[in-house]
Amino acid sequence: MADTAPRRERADAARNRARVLAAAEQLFAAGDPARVTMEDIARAAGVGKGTLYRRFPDRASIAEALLDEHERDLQDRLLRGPGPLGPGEPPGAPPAERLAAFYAAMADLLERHMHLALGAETGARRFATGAYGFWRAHVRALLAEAEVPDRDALADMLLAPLAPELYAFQRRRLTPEQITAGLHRLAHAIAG
Amino acid sequence: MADTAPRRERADAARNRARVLAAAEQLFAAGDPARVTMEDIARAAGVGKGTLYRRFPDRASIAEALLDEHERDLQDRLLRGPGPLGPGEPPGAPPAERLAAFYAAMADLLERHMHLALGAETGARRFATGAYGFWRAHVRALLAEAEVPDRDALADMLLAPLAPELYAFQRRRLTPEQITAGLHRLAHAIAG
DNA sequence: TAATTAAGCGGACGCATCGTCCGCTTACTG
DNA sequence: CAGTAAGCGGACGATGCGTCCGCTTAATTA
Repeated sequence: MADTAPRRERADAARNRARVLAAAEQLFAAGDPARVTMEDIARAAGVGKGTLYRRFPDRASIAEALLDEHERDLQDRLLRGPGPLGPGEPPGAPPAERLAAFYAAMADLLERHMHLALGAETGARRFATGAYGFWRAHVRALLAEAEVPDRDALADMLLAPLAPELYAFQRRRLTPEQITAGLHRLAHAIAG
Repeated sequence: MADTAPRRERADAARNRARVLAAAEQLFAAGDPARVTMEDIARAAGVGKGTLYRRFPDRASIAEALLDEHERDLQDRLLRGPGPLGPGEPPGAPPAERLAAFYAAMADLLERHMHLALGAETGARRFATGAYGFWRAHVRALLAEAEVPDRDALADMLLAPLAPELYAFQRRRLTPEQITAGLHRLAHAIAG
């Protein structure tokens, strides 16, 4: 057995991590997230490129780290929070309601952190994030509860409308309310 | 009025266009389409980079040109072909059936030309293609016929499961039949 | 067939970004 | 306070992009 002694992070390292995340947040919000380069982030953080690469392999993983915080919050509410988003208080909300509530919460997350989502979960990379697996399991469980067949295929299909690129594209012509209305209808159509 | 004399394409130019498309088709099919570079294509086609850029601004537009042929075919069947895919013979298929038939045809297209789709319609670029506008209008019309509200939002959402990246991702675990079954269910859930 | 012309050609070039490498610095430990 | 390894950073080589411009050649005209 290897001893996985976690040997605390050095103070300067922690400080630089914080600087990097703060600088990246700014840059992502300021312009097109796809155009932010690793060098931009390093410079804005007042850190060398080597230091940056030591922690984050690429731009997307930085955006992912920033997004993670907000996603964890939602994940918590899904697992332990009040209904209809979570399972409790009042208990036993029907799966269609819970799916619609999940959709609304995700749309809200996208609306508030679109630039991070566009930086992190673009294209095929989206499916590789840990968060995607979580959302997928959640939706699949709701489909099971609603006794909908073809759950494995449908779970991904129901998450597809939440792709950041699509949300951004739709927001050019539609309001958040219109998008949420569409999602609401979709949830009820599929899960009763 | 400017005289738009179309002045026929020179013979060598036509020959090179054909060479480029043939070479690109090969390269896209051979490996990861995202890793094919413009220089690769130029070399494989036996053509200089300048020549390549004269016609195609980037890799995606080459894949798009190749895909276009197949897409046109499907578009024609949607507009003028027999039912339930097209409007005629037998006429008046219900919108849910027509949507399901459209889904099946698109899934088939993706299955047969996945490498081209991955080369052409990846990420946000997908929404900018002419083909996307066509699919969107078609789905929206079917939703109108089925008298489904929130059509503007739903049209994009119903196309989202056909994103090439998602199809490729799902095909790792699912068969084409399972995917088509999911799409079929989705079509009937939303459009009756 | 020869002369004319402009469309077409191609590869060298300049630029941006990536990701690594390694000698120097500094926070922690005893 | 000395030893040490974790951390730092910017120079560097590699890769791909897209352009530019002098040369070639297909098409046209006489």
